[in-house]
Amino acid sequence: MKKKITIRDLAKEAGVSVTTVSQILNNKGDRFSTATQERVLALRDKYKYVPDFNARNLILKSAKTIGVLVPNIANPFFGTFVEGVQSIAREAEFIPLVFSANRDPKLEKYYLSQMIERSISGLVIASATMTTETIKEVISFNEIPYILFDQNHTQEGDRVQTNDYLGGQIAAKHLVELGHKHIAVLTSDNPTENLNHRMNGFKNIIKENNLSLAPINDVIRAPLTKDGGYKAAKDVLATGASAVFAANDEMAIGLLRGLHELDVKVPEDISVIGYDNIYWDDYVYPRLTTVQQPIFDLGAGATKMLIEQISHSSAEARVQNFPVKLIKRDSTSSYRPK
Amino acid sequence: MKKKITIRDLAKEAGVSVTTVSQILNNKGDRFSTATQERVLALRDKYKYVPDFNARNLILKSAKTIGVLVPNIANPFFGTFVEGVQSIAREAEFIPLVFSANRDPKLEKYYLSQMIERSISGLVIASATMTTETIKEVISFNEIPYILFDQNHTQEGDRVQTNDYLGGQIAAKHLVELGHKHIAVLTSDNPTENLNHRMNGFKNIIKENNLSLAPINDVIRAPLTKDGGYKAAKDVLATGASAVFAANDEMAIGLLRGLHELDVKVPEDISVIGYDNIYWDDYVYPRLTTVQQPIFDLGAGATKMLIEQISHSSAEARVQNFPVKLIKRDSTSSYRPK
DNA sequence: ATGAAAGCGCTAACAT
DNA sequence: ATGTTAGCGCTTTCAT
Repeated sequence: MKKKITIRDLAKEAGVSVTTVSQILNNKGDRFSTATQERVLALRDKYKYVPDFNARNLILKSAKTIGVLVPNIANPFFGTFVEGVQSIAREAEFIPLVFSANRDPKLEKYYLSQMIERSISGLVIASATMTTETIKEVISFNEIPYILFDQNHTQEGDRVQTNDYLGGQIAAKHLVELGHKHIAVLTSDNPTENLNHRMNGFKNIIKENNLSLAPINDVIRAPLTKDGGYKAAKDVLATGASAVFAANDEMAIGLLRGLHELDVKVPEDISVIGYDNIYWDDYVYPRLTTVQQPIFDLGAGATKMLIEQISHSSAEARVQNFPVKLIKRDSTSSYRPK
Repeated sequence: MKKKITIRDLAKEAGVSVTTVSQILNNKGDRFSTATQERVLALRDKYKYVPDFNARNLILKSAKTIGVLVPNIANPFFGTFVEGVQSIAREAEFIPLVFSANRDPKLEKYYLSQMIERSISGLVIASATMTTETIKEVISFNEIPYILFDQNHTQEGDRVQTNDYLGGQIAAKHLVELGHKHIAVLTSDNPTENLNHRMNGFKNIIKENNLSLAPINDVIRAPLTKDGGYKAAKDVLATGASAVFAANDEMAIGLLRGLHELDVKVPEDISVIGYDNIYWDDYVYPRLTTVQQPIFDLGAGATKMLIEQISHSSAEARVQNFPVKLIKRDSTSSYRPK
């Protein structure tokens, strides 16, 4: 690396003190003559001078960096979430440090410590495996502001969230309105709280309508992935249901593939509804009906809250709710008796 | 933020000098008595002391950070690439700073300057819009090591790459072997060099076999996105070709949707082959035949090279090649005359 | 209108 | 075996 040009170099060449240069470059140079100001600015451009980040932050004690912890960055749900984060971070001139921990608690802790070492200003946590203990132990201990998403709602702290209970209800209502009487559910084998809410909302509508949903036979559990959904197709079919609610779109899309291979037609033989509204839903066959979560907005909203908290550090915990809504596509249709 | 505990606090409580603490904590403390070492280490644990990143790097002049510039992090191709980067970075205890610039040159420049300000140790650039000038002007000027991927091959510098020409040939051979005589091409309306290579390899085989591919009628150009492919379906169909090679999987998947809506059956009416092998290929209908690029490995390989370059700064430019190969799925089949 | 000097928290060369 | 001292590059208080 070439010898970096420092503020002292500029000062010397401009024939002024470092104070002068520093003040002018930080827009605090009103008190200096226009001539001096221009001279310094010109020199900055000439040498493309950029203040040393480490030196600067050592004094300012802020790295203008926010950490973002997601389970899997290759998953478009979180990819979009991160784009939301980035958009707001950029406006506020914060830099996001994004980590994908693959639901591995060890990795999560490692990245967490790395972030703390780098004196991040705050943290957006979109990871279900992050336990309350870890947060208490590592994050609260260091008094780092954080915002949660996709978490177990029992936890404390500021958060962005959607109404999962309502989302589940929306999905159920849609299927009920289509005339389905026997409905199956495909959910995680290791559900987080919000997933449980989602399912409870769903079941609530089912029960209200006196429809069939035997917890043992009609609730299939599998990993929350495309492959999980794919492999669960047989079990879903075995329930004999005419419609199925998958806990997220990834699973639903896997399920679509699995059903297809079993020569089951969607939605003719069975209706499928997912959850999330990832942008792939329009490109699978049939196009997936789903309940939309405003993913980008969630990332943006979380970041906005975080940055506010970093600046003002308001005391009371805040919760921001985002709407969910039905996106009707082609994977659901009216019940037709066989 | 609570008062941060510094090395001086530790030194005072341990009754030693800061040097002692510093040396011991940096594994350079052999010369101190075991008793002292243990006392210091214990204190570090007791207070969960972490050296201040900024102060440390101000001296060491290395932030152990690598910048990663991708066009779109919500795109699974780059998501997987980034995971490859992360896996290697972690081993070497580097932290990746990932930026998604959405092919916006202004954004790219902004992020670039941010990274330089933060004294990143090196850069992985997987962005086609990054021009040679920008690299020269900003990156080389600051003498930051970098590795390119998905770039215009005409540029200099270390790089990871796949043989796009060969990849194009593989795609063409596959279609030719299936008996297709009239083949169309769906490529970018703003192609990068590697895309041109890909297409040239493809055309080379077409020509060798004396098949039809009229540059004007049979080469459709559209944005390199799902929507681009989707909207190009009509044009592709108009060529009358019995098979089509899409420049990447995103486009191919969009095309699949577009063709479906035009009631065209794939592969019965027209065969479709894509390029990349993103993990969604298995979940669209029909499953997409494609040419695989080892995406994760490319990210990992680029990072490995970069870290080597950061450590040893070897002089000569290196190029590392990764293999491509055909992944046969369901979207291509033998030619059947209408 | 400008500058001298102190110091952020840390590392390392150079004593002792 | 341990400590003294001099910075790293920057911002800021307080003089002048």
